Amino acid sequence: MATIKDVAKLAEVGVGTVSRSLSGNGGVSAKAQQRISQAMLQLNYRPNSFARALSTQRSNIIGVWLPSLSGSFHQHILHAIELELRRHDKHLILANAEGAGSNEACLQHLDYLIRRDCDGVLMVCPEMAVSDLLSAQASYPPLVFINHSVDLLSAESFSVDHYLGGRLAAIALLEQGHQNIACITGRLSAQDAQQRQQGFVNELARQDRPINPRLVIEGSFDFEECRAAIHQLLSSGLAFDALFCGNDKVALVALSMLQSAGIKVPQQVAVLGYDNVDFAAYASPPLSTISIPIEQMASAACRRVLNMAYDLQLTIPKVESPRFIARASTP
Amino acid sequence: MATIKDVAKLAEVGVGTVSRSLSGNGGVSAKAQQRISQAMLQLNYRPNSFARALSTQRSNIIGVWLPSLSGSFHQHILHAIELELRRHDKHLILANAEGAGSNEACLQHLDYLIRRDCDGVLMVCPEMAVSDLLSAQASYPPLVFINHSVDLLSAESFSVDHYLGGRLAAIALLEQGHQNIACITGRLSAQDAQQRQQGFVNELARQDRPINPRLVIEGSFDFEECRAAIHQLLSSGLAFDALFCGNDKVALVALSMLQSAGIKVPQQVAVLGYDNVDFAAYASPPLSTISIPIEQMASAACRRVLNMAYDLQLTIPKVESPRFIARASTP
DNA sequence: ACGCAAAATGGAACCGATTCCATATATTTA
DNA sequence: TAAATATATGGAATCGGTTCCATTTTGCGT
Repeated sequence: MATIKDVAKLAEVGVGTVSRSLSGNGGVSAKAQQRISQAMLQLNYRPNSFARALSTQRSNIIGVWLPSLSGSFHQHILHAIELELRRHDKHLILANAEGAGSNEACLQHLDYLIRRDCDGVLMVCPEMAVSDLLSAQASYPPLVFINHSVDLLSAESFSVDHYLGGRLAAIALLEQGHQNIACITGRLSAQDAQQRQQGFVNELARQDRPINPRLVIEGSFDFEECRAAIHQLLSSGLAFDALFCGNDKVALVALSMLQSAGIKVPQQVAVLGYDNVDFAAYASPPLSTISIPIEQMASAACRRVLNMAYDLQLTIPKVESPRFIARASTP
Repeated sequence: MATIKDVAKLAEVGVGTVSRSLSGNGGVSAKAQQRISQAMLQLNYRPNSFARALSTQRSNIIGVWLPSLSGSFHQHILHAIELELRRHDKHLILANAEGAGSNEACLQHLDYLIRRDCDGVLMVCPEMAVSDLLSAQASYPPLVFINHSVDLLSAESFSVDHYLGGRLAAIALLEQGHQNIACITGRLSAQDAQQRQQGFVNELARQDRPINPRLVIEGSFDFEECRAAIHQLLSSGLAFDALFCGNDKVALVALSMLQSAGIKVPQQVAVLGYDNVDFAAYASPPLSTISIPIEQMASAACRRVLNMAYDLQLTIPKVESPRFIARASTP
């Protein structure tokens, strides 16, 4: 592999001149430029990214920490980040913390990224302790949180108003006149699931239609666990005519299980999801849901970390509010 | 940030000794080791990955090139790769070529990875020209292909027997006694879609039940396009009692559209998918499908690239054959 | 206690870029 | 045309590791 010295020699200039030509920010005469470009082409020169990183103390790599690679939610986040990073010619190193149950395990995965000398890190960490996030923030390179609001780090947290999302779900179901509303939440140790659950329950209470606590089941976004949660609800013998699910995945499973049990959706039970994943529109019946601006949130976070890591001034879009999407799974 | 020199000074040893202690492969006395560890701890030392990469000419980074980040197929591949790489303490740089239509655009994305000096690259490139793959193979670091068999590079291609997958679909539907079988394929410019299509059609012909060409529609895995393909089939007026779809996504959309059109599944039309994604089991009705060992294929490819890039001898698992999974969407 | 092989050690040279500085060349101004 | 200024240039020092080699220390056998 040709080095900058080879180029300099062939072009009959000094390495400094080649370097300046490369970075484009110094004075290089047209003749020199010409000869250098020629030489680079001829040698098929490609600058060595490590030498550059070592010298500039900048890797142009952003680390991305995800709690899982399953499900459209994280997929959309990753997609948005990748797009934004490539736009700025940065690279993306991925860490998937799937299976890392404990806080320490999570931090280890973070360390895995840090070891690579990322210029910044984006984290989607619904269940980590705030104290750990704070100390990570303090001792590491720019760290930005996605789908998590850390009060003390509001400038570095990008989330969606899940509380409002929960309220919107309640409002939509109440408007449709349902009497017995059930709810399967996500894991309540996750901030987002918690918030939307609160919004939902509080809005019902506010409208004097408090939810029956026995109709609230804490689920999770794992297939088996959410199956179990739905089963629990179905076998409880309690009547309900609407079901709000913690996310679309749960809702789709619910749709399937309700119908297998001979229950008509939406005639007997209305089902409402959350997230508005791609599949929601193509479920049978198409799933009503609360749409949230996942990619917008991820882009905003990504631009924030770019600003911090590279002293840029990218404008950071406001993250929009959740919206109710009416489809056939609710009447 | 502390450097190896700082550690050496504090531990009162030479940098060489620290380096050896770090790599663990040289002779370092217990005393020295002790003092060095102590110093590292005290300085919170973390080796600089670029300096190391520069010196060893090895980045410990593997690039992963995906044609898209949507859909479980690529998600599972990424997941399997990430797992395998972390197991060997390598890092993963991601390039998503979504939207890169042309071959050149795809190669540009490959270049984006190469610029980062990956030690090897994994590519999922269903639609790239073989000649380009070959020349890329020749001029770049170890390059391994996933879900694509390149005849001239069989040791570097890891795929699934999609031809057999297609045949299994035909066999299953014929056994169930269907008379008019329809088929919505993926984009036939993609090798895998092509192969399974061929297997399907050939097996039908072999059993003297050749498919009606008008019941074969080339679709794609994009939501809108596959919607259009299904619509085309439904509005053709042609009768059919079974539908084989190019993947589960298409099948799920088909399920939804058929049922919306008042067609009972599986009583009037049986629906068969391909891939066995998570959701398949939770569709309404649960989707029969052909299961393929996605993660196994990805792991195998990943281990191959690790072997090539780092002179390892990891055993490479055989990639299993597709299997028919019977669920409620077929009788 | 002595000699010798083996183990441990320090440090220079190197990896391939960037950047700064002193020098050389070109351009403008009086 | 000379002086003053602006622009271009080469090369050394630097980033933080690894590795090789010459030298010192250690451990062992007699």
